[in-house]
Amino acid sequence: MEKGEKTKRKVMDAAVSLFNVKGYSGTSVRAIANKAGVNGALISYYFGNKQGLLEQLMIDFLEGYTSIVESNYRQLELVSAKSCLYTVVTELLKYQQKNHHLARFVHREVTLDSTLVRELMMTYLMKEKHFVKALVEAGIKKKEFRQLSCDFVVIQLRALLTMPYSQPQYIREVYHLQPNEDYFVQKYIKHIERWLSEFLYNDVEGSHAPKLNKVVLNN
Amino acid sequence: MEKGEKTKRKVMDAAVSLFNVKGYSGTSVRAIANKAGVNGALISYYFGNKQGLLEQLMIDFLEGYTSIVESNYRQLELVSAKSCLYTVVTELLKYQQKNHHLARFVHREVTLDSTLVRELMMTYLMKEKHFVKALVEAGIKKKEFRQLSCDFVVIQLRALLTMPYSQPQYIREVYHLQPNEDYFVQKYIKHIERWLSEFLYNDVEGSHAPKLNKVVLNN
Amino acid sequence: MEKGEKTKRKVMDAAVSLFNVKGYSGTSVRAIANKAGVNGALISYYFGNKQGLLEQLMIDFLEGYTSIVESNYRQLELVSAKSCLYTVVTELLKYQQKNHHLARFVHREVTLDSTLVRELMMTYLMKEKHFVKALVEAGIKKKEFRQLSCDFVVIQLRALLTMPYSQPQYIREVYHLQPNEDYFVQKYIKHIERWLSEFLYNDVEGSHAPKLNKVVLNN
Amino acid sequence: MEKGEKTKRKVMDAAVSLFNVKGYSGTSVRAIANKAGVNGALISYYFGNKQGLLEQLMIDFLEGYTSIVESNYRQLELVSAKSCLYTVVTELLKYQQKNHHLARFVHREVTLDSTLVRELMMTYLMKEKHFVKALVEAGIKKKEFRQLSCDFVVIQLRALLTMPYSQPQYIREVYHLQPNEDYFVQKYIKHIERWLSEFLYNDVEGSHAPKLNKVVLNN
DNA sequence: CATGAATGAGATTTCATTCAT
DNA sequence: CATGAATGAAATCTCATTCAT
Repeated sequence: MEKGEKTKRKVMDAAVSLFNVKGYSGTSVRAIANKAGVNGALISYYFGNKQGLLEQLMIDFLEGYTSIVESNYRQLELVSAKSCLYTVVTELLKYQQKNHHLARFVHREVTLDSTLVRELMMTYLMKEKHFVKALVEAGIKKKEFRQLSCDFVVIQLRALLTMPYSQPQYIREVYHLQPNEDYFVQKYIKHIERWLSEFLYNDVEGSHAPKLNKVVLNN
Repeated sequence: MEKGEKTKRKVMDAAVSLFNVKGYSGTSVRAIANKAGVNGALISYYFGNKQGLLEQLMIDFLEGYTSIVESNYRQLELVSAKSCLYTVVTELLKYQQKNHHLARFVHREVTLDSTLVRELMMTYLMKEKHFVKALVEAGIKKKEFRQLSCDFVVIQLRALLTMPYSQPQYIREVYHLQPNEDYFVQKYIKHIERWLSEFLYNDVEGSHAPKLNKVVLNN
Repeated sequence: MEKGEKTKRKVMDAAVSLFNVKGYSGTSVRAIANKAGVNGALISYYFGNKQGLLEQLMIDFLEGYTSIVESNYRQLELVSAKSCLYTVVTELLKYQQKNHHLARFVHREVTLDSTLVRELMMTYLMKEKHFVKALVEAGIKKKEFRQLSCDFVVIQLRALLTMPYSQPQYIREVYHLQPNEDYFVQKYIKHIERWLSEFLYNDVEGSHAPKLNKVVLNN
Repeated sequence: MEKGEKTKRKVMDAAVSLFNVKGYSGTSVRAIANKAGVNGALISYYFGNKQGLLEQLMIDFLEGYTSIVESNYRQLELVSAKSCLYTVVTELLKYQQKNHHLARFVHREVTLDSTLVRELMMTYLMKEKHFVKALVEAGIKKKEFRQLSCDFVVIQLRALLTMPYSQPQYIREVYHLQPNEDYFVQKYIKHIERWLSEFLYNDVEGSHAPKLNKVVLNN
């Protein structure tokens, strides 16, 4: 890695960590520079200005997030909708786990009042929603999924997938686990899988009758 | 209302609206004063300082939110767990709908780096979690609810209840509805009810809520 | 005492105590009002403004201080210069002891940049100096005092008389005594008296030879 | 001198001059910046904040003042106590003359209500007192000084040495001289020397300083 | 590339004072 | 007499950014 790239990386890491704790407006450029151990003027030099740094971070995160959804959706011709949805869920959680500071920050700062940031978010959110919805619709069409309200499923998915990273302290409160521990993610995936299989997935014969598995998954 | 109280009210309303759009750090005291149409010095006069104003707003919101959960839990001896849970869901959504700006702001700013705010949040979140969990456990004990992972149900509930107000733009994107419209809230409640009845409720007898027709509820 | 006078008194006491610790500029009108337990608006009402309060306090103190010097000087026809000087020293120290907060504050704030305060100080200082000098000169003329530099004696007297109240912490450091304790004042007067008798007072025969008393005064 | 150092110097000079006239609280940072001809933000940049500037000034002055006393005391093995005391007196007066604004300000602001400033003063005052006292005690032990109350001599010395710079207007009033004129300092030193030789010094042999003629020194 | 100095705007807060009640 | 509300000015400090080196 070149010297310049290394400095950029240091700045971005410091920024994520600080934005996460203090928010964008609450973090000063000098604080970032101090934490990164670089001269403050370099931030303007590399990212234009403070907002440029913000956008860079957001784009990085959202690009990765959305592309998980999109690339998996593209596999739909080859694999079942169930399997596809399962992969999406797993990969999105793991992606957020790996970038949990960034994830928390992006999910939160979403509402920021900056034309550029808003447009950025809009674009990626639309894309993400589009593919998730298409995936669910495909599952319904293929009769792999029950004929539920597609919109509500999409929302419930989104709520569950972002929750641990936008409200980490609630997870800690309930589970006494950090949302970025492997153990938590594995357990959480299992729970979501059970919820999907009971609420969304169609049974072999497609009956609507309650599908109580013998094995009780209770912690 | 006395003159002082009126001024306080004006300031708080202006603050909610601005905090919501720009975030706490992104909002200047002067901007609040301007929007409220009062002299800037009065904010220090009434709330001590900017953070005092923030705390006042948070306490107001969290107090109301938590007390809904708590007071309904106290009714558990008189009504069924299902009916109790249903009321909690409904009232929490309506409460947030009425205070949607404040709700959005509080759910987001949760992560703020201020000892006092963090302690405040902790206290209320703990309380809220405690009662919701107790409610779910009671339902399981009474065999009204299936024997699921209590923790996961609590989290899924929280995720669904806060989602429309913490990520309103996602709701708009998916439903093309504002999360503070009556129509949205009614529909959303129905969806949650269906999810509960299929995922959580035991099937001995029907839910107390308006029976779900066989006809699929799909939008 | 009427209610108004009582309030005025409370304000002045609070002001002295605060001015003493924080200085004039460092003390806010509201702080005085709080300490006095009265409404802030009353200070403007009674003293016109903050500076009016300051002047009132200074005049009170300086009037008392100067009048001690003046009234004793007037007795010079009746008593010896030695006895007169002794009374002045004693009374000035006791006066400052009684008003030690005020004394400390006035001696310090002397240098304040306010035309009115400066004029005030000038007037009283001139008067005080005038009478002390006249007293010393009279003693020299009467041959009660040695023919020393009158100016230097005046200055040395002033330095000794104001020292304990303008630099109280130095006194504490050296004597481990508070300058407002009776014990300190008595001891201090004795020391000054000894210094005067050895340095200033003329011996019976007027010799310049060292006047070592047998009794050593060494603490 | 580097650019940064030059700016610092300008700020400190302006601050001394203003603090001296208006006091610390009475002087605004903006006023200092204006007088120094630099941007106001640079004061925070170089000194952290207003109080940091104050502390810097105080430390500078007190360090110099105390070190005069200490370094002379260290010479006591080589020279007589009389000669040592004489040098201390002379150097302290000249040091204050050179920094008369700063001296006046420090002697006055001593009573400031700031933990840091108070601690600072305490430390230096203790040190200064310690060495002066030790010096006087040494003189007594060596029989160079009469067996007087050591404490009182220390206080009288301090009073005389600080007087011209803590109450300059009194000096002006009495002598019609500025305490920072060479002429004043020379005369003042002679007077102090006379007082010492008559009050403190033992009469075995003459003082080391220019012998006092029989002719009276009376102005 | 990197740095320390500098800048001007603006943020929060405090203040003395006034006014209506 | 006394009070709480209100005001406008000013004070301190922070900030993002620029610039010369």
